[in-house]
Amino acid sequence: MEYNFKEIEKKWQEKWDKEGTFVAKDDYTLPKFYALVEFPYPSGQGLHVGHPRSYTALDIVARKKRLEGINVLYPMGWDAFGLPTENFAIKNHVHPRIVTEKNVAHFKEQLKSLGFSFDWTREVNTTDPSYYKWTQWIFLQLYKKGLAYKKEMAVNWCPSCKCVLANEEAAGGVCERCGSEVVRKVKSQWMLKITEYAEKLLDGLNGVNFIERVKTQQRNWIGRSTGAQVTFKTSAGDDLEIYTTRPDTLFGATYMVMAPEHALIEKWADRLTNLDEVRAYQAEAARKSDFERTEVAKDKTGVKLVGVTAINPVNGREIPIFISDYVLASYGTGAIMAVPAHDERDYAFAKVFDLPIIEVVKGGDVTKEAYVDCSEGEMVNSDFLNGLTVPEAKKKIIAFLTEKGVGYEKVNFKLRDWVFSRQRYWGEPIPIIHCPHCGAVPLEEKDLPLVLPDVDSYEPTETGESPLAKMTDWVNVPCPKCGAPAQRETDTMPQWAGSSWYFIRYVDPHNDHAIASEEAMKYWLPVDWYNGGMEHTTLHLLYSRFWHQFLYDIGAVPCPEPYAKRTSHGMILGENGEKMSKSRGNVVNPDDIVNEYGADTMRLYEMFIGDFEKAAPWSSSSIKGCKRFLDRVWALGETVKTGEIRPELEGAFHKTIKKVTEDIESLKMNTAIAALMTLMNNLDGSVTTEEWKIYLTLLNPFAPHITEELWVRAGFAGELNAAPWPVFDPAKCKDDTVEIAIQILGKIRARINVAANASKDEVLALAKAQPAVASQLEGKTIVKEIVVPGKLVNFVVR
RNA sequence: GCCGUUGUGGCGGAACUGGCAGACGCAAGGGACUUAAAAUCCCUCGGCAGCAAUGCCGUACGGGUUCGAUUCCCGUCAACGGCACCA
Repeated sequence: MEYNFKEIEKKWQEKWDKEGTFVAKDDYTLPKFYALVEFPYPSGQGLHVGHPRSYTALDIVARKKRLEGINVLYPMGWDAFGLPTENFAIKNHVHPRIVTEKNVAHFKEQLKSLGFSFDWTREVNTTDPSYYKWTQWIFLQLYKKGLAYKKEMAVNWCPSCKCVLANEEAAGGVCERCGSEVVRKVKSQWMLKITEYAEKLLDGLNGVNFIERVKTQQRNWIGRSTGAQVTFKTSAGDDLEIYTTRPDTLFGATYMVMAPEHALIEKWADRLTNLDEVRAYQAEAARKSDFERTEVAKDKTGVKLVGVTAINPVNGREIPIFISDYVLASYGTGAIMAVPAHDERDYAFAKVFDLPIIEVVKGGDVTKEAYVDCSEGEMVNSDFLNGLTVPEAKKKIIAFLTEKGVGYEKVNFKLRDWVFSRQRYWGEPIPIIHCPHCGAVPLEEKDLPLVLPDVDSYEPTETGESPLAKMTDWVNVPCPKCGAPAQRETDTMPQWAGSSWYFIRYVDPHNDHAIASEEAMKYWLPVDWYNGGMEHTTLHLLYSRFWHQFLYDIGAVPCPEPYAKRTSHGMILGENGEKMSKSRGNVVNPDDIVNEYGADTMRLYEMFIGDFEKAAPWSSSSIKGCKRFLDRVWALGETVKTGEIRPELEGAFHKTIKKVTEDIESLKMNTAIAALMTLMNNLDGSVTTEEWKIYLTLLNPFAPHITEELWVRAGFAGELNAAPWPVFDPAKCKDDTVEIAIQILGKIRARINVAANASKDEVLALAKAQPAVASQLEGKTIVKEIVVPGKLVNFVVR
């Protein structure tokens, strides 16, 4: 029987809104639960069907926890600074603020139409000056601790966005946002010293409950390695510092390689007899994009530095120095010792330049290829290391280097500092004034927020300057320190700034004096459960952990890690199994679904679609099954008769309570829904009042509107959102009789029903008495009898 | 190349800690109701053989451990995701 979902859903949504049903309580004596989903970027396209997958899942958790009597905070807000809005504004000559307001209103309406139990009184918006006041405040704290600094350096530049990108945003050599190939550009940039927190970010992962693939991905991104820093003397007099993870192979070093940008090259210019060649190679390397430079497949290139050589500190041997772009300026010391026998890249380079290859670990055939895996080999050609294993050799050589003062053990990270400035308008202004006398002068905290001024044109400039640079009235200010004419920083912060701490603001969103009050933070933080996309693992998730650890170190927040638990949802794909996109023409609009089937069906379907962590294709026919199910629930509402749980259904109800209760906690919404469907199929078309109460409560987190309505229609007291979550009795989850499978040599030959408490002997006797079993056993010897209580019997015969 | 994840009917997916593979839903086929269609309800639904009872095969592929393997181990293949000259 079809029900009028449009009317019912609207009615309850308005009621929840008016009554503030889901407003988190400020009573800090109650047990609490902080559920969080990533706040959306309010794009012009509106909500994607992917958003509700995450939001519904934690909405179910939040609703269930409330029914269990827990004080739940489930907030929502807007990550509203960003390029698409700015680009839209440029194209249509509207202020980005207006665009944002419009988009936010649309998103909010869409979210409300899905019946999420967000606490809208705590809504935050990163573009709100009262919010970004505190984003700027955090920046100032970072600056004061020396963790924000400005530096001239080669950065990733997106020619299409006309903007620099963080390392994390330029993975794979392409712009994370628009897909354009990233080029190198030397610019003066604000940087955040996330590298200072590399070790802490790594350690912190051990204490939190994140799904394993998130942890591994973050660990790989941080990329910790242990090795040694070694000093090589050179014929030019300067020391050449290198970093290696294989100090044990030092005797096999037959040449050195420096990055083309290495500072020593300039110093040695006078000595180099092939300076022109060196310069040409440097120019070539500088011209190349990161993407070109890091193409693994390409042949090794380089230039020998003629006029300078290095001395291997362990054997005094004189070896040549090369420059090559396979050595990165930004990792380690920007120079390496090359051990062609035991490193594939060095091997390839040595082959091109015909350099000697000395085997120092036995086990491979270095005439054919580099022998990299040295887990078993024994040291050779290495003087005092000969005969040792690789780990032993490592220890010994480090001790030797340390003693001689030419090296020491060293840890290195792949993680780079975070490029924090953007040459765009629609972002938080960086609260710094550049004074010709005093240098960079931070704004005083009392002068925050530094409000983004209105400009006439948001167009990015070809020179790579922010549009704010043209605002001379705003830019030209007296230095706060000396009063001399000075200029404001005109770059803005990246989109990731506002989202790096938003979860803190939710606990006390209207606070004028601090990011949030200490009491509120002590009560609500850390976030108990945070669900979001895998694509944010090495961006937002890492950045926000960094900020939070920093805030903890300066005493601004009470806990070291922001999130106690992190899960991640799979993508919802188009019907054809491909990623949803306009160009593929396979986009499903949530509004259409809500219109046609209602929010409850939409929610139910998105949870039923499959394993929450895996990608799943949308199916417009499968969703009908969920609608059909709710229609049947509605029809069942017509049959309610006063009464207790019928005795024959007691087991089924208690099992379902157990299943649904446990499945929600482990995000197995699909099997929880299946259990509710099964229970319905077992009901035989009618329910009693006690059964109905349980059924509606269990279904409520999934389909909140229809269940609230049926609750009222059944004449039950109050509203369902205030009812208690049902509790199961483990004793009643067990059946009196169980079916036991009887196997002979692992093949099923019969099934019997026995009392659940039947003894082993009883079961065996019954089993042997089965005709199908008896005939199979005839003339054979039973070697072994295996009885798994309540499950099966297996006879091993000969 | 390295790291990670995954591989089960026509489809989405179930299966606790090694114990009855395919729950639940979709699609499909058949039937009931209807003048008819939609909706709804009932039945069938992994493959092969058989009238049937039933038998054999079957969880990417090849091995192994085990009384017993979708589950554990070794190897191969494929797909997806991340990183990618990090010394």
